[in-house]
Amino acid sequence: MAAKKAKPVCLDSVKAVRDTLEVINGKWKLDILISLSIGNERFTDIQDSIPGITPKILAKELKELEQHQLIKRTIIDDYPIKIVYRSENYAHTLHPIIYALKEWGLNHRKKIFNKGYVETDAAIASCMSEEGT
Amino acid sequence: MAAKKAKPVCLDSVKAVRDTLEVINGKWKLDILISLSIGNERFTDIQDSIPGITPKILAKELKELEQHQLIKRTIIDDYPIKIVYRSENYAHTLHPIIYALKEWGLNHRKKIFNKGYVETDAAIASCMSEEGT
DNA sequence: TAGGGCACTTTCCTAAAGGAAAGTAGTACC
DNA sequence: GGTACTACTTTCCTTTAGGAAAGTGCCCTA
Repeated sequence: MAAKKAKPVCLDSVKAVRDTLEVINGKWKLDILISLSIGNERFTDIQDSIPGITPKILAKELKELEQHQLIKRTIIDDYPIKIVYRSENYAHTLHPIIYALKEWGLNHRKKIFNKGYVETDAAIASCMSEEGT
Repeated sequence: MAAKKAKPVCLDSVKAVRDTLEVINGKWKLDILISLSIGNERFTDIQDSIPGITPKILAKELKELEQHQLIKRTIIDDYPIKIVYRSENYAHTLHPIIYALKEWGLNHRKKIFNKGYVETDAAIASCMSEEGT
């Protein structure tokens, strides 16, 4: 039997899916978003809140998140000068996706390893709520 | 202000999200799933249906998809011997996620480039339906 | 016995992601 | 003048993903 080619519309879908994945991929994007959501605003605070991240990577990821309009970089010009990063409302549109990815991941881990991996019902939803800790 | 650390539960969420991303990442996973869903079953058919994929990559991706129980490899032992790949029902649990990723990606593209990127309303849903084309 | 199809594997290579460590420019404080 | 803090950047290195091309083992048909 000859191979069936996918409809072009499907390939467009693949492209759109990949666009999204590109936005949330990168080993630290989620950690950064969480760090912002629990109240960290400044470069060094964000860095200190994420064990293992280097300034180079943090700078790069922040730039990408800003380009995607998920966060905003603001220069506060009193003394001493400060730079703050804050997540935009637009970032909230990612939450259902992140939640779904999390749920699927938890379930998948159970399926594959067939062992419990229980979590109190505090989810990304809570991690992402306006006031953390 | 000192950096706020994320709650451990949030880090577990990040892990779960990454688990899921790992499953659907890989440049060709989605294409392969689509190829299977439109009726391709055999190695060379799948390969021919996805322009640009090499046998090495295809073999690797198929192995990973099988490990994640999204597809099944079956040896059909009459003559000539055949090997068929079929997606498992479990793969369907990914559809809502893929759909959400696609929708977000389409919208994001509009937001970033501010230009229309219209698609007839046939989505992954239709790409993934049991009988393609 | 030669050639061809199938389902891969092997070898070699390139590009991109990611990381460690050090450096830098501006300001402030002592 | 020296030290420290902030927000990065730069250099160099390692790891990983992915790809091109060729090869392999098996069976089948002519």
